This record gives sequence, structure tokens and C-alpha cells, in this order.
Amino acid sequence: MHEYSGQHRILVAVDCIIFGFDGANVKLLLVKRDLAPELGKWSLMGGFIAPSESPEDAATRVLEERTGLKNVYMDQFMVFGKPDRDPVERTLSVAYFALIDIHQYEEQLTGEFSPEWFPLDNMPEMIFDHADMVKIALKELRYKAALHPILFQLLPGKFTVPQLQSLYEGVYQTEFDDRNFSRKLLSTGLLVKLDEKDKQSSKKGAFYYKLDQSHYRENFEKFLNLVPNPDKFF
Amino acid sequence: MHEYSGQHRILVAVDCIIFGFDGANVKLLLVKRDLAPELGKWSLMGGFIAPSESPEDAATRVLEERTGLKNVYMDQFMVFGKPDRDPVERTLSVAYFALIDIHQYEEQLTGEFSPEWFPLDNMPEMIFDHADMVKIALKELRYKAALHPILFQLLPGKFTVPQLQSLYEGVYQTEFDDRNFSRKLLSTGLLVKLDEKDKQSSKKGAFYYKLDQSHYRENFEKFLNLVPNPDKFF
DNA sequence: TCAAAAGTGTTCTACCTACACCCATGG
DNA sequence: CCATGGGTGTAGGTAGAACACTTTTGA
Repeated sequence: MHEYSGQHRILVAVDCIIFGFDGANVKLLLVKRDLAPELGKWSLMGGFIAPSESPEDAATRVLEERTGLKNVYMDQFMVFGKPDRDPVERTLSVAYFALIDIHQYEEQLTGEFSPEWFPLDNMPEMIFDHADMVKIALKELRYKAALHPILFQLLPGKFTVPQLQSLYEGVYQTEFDDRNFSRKLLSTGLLVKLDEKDKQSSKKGAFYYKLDQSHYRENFEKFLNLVPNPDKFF
Repeated sequence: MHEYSGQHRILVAVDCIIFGFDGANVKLLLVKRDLAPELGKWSLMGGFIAPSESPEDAATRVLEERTGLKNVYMDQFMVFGKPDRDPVERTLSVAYFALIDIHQYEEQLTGEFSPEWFPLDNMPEMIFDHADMVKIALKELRYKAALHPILFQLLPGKFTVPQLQSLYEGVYQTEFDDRNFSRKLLSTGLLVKLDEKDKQSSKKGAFYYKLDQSHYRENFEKFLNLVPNPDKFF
């Protein structure tokens, strides 16, 4: 026996909701679609799953092909599968959100289909159900980030506490008390203080920190509470 | 244009990890596989997605066909997609966990392929990667149940606080302090006290409660804390 | 009247929150 | 020398954890 008979096979794609943070705003990386129909319209980065690939493999490949980035934090969060979501042909989409350090992302040669960053509050119209996917991805991001230290993935290797705070404020669209935030954050034991200071944003300068990688991995599943009353955001 | 050319289409199934609670143990409902290969071996309840169905539709249909149950709480939690997970033909599986009131489930006529309940600590050997799926489903169940009141779905319409506690203890395989548990539980405002008592398990008798449905729905997203130190279970 | 389970009460502690205040420094 | 942002300190409140005790009633 080499296949199940009488069954219906479906095209399966992966789509990546790619989050970045430029220091002030949380942004999403979109591309112009390079296929008909809807050619040239904004779209998530996606691609079909090849015969030898798992969905994870495909998502990793798509991300690398389009951005040049490897070892990116990704989370499979939902399958979108309404029969008519793609007007061309039934296509299932396995959706991932990805968190990248926006500065690692090298501007691709700006061709007609080059990717572009959009702030969350100013997204362009998108193909198919991609706007729904973004909405749900953001919700998932907020949910997961309220409990686990994933937002570090959006920052460079060294960062300051105030930077991290504005990242959290960007993700949750609120302001947090600086003093409580930094105390909670430092008490997690996740950070290692460096000697260097960032003098960009203040005269006093803020110390850089880096992640304590082993502590990070060991405590990843632990619930954190960097976000006060997180459930109000869902 | 009626389809994307040159792409590889994949068979897509849904599989349901069906949890039940008999008052003492958390159990899973398995069936004997009715297809070659591995015919007769234990398997999750599953089926292929039909052309007109979304994955949710398919999971709902499979569950109803096999158990007769409608309106069951289900959560899509992961796609399993390693290219070789099904030896017959590449098959993607969208996995759902389902929570049913075990007493609602009417024993099907006990044919050769009739479903059977297995306690979590005594599962039979299963086909393909179904054991992995169960493991991850249990983890997801514990994760979600630590934060949201989903375990009510495993109990009948009326239930006592001690019953609910042994359910939680079954899911997390620990014991909780009775006094703290009931106080926390009642303070959620999720329960409505009934006049009737359950006299089965004690002489004094324990009051029955039912869910306050509107409160349940409104507060579903809120984080609860019925499980002390939940992260130690992940 | 006693055993067994249900249910209420109390204290201790830890953490979260909301503040006020000092620090460092570039202009 | 002062404005600006960085960082630390402190007091009050709340909620969770650990514990003791009373209540009910069938046998």
C-alpha cells in the first residue's frame, strides 16, 4: 500500500508573522505578493511546504530565503483552514510568529517586491485572511510574552532596561511604572549586567545587560509577571 | 486560474485527544484503527479533512461520528507534520484536545473497533506518533487549565467542590490543600450553589454547584490561580 | 458517640503597587 | 547648575500558603 485511496489532498502553506522593534514601535515585516492573483498586494511571508519538509522546516526556510536570517525564534500558533480562504485553490496555512532583532535584518535590495516594515497601528490592506492572522498572532504574542521572556528575542544582544521597558510598552500599548518594571526584571535573574553604558537616550546613561543564556533556557517555562494585570490585554 | 501549479498537495487529517474524568482518574478515549496498516492497533480518534470542511469542522464531525457528542469543548493545539510520520503516505495532522463529560458518553455497541477509556498512567501502545501527541496534549491541557477554567468541561452540569478538586488533582497528579482550593474556587464567582447535596462520598454531604455560564464566558480569558505553582508541572 | 468528610477562620509571608527620592551628566 | 532620564528605597495592601478548628450525619 502506497497511499490512502479516495482522499482529498490539500495544498499546505506556512505563513510567518514577523515582529520587529525599532526602539519605539513594534512592527511587522510584509512583502508584496509575487503571484497572481492579488499580485503586488501586501502579504505575510509565506510559502508552500515541500515534499521533504515539516512545517517547521518550511517556515525556517521561508524566513531565511526572504530575510537571510537563521536561528530565529518562532512559534507555531494556529492553522488557518477555511476551505475558501484562498480564492485560487484550497490552501491550508500553518501560521508562525517570528521575533527578530530588526537591526539584524539587512535591507534587501529594494526591488519591486522588497519587504517593508509596518507599525501595528498603520497596517496596509493585506491579501486573503492575513489581517486576521496578524490579529491573532498579536494576541498570541501578548499572551505568551506576559508569561515567558520571549520579547528579548526582539532586541540586540545587549540592551538596557529602559529599552526593554519601551518594548513591553509597545507590545501592550500601555505604560508601566519604570521603578517596578526594572526591579521585577532584575529580580528574575535573567540578566547579566555589562560594564558598558548606553549614552544615546540620556545624559546619565543606562547600563547594558545581556541575557544569561543558561538561566534563560532553564527558566523559560516559569511564569513571569513583568506585565501587571496581563489578562486585561486579551 | 484555478490552481497553483507545480505544487505538492498533502493529505491532512485531524486527530482528537479526548479527555474524560471518571471521578478518580483522568482518562483518554482511544479506538482501534480500522485501516491497514496497523489495523486493530490503538489510535486516537481521527479522520481526513473533506473538501468542504475546515479543520474545526472535521474535528467536530469525527467526534460526533465516533462518540455521538455535540458541542464539545475543543482546542486546536498543534500541527504534526514530519514528512514520515505516517508510513503509508505523507499526512499532516491537526491535533485537538477535547474535554467531555465521561457520563455523557454512551458506551457504543461493543464491536471489534469500539472505543475504550485508558487512564493516563496505563496507556497502550499506539500507532505512529500518537503517543507524542498525547504527551503534548496533556502538557497543553495542564498549561491551559492552570490559567483558565476549562476543566469544568469534564464534569457533569452539577458537581461538588471536592469532586472538582479531585479532578484538578488527577490532572496535575498532586494533592492540593482542600481549604485553600475551595476558598479560591468560590471566590472566582464562577459557581452557583444549588440546594441539593451529594451524599455519595460523605455523611455530611457536599453541596452541588453549577457553572454561572455568563460569568464563565465573560471571565474565561482572565488568569486564575487554582493551581499553586503551576509552572512546576510543565 | 465516633469517624470521616465538608466547610470556615486565622496568621504569616511574599510580592505587587504606588509612591518619593537620589544619582549622574551633558549642555 | 539644572533638566533629563536612570536607578534605589519604602510603606501599604492583597493574595497565596500553611495551619486549626467546627459542623454534619450515618453507622
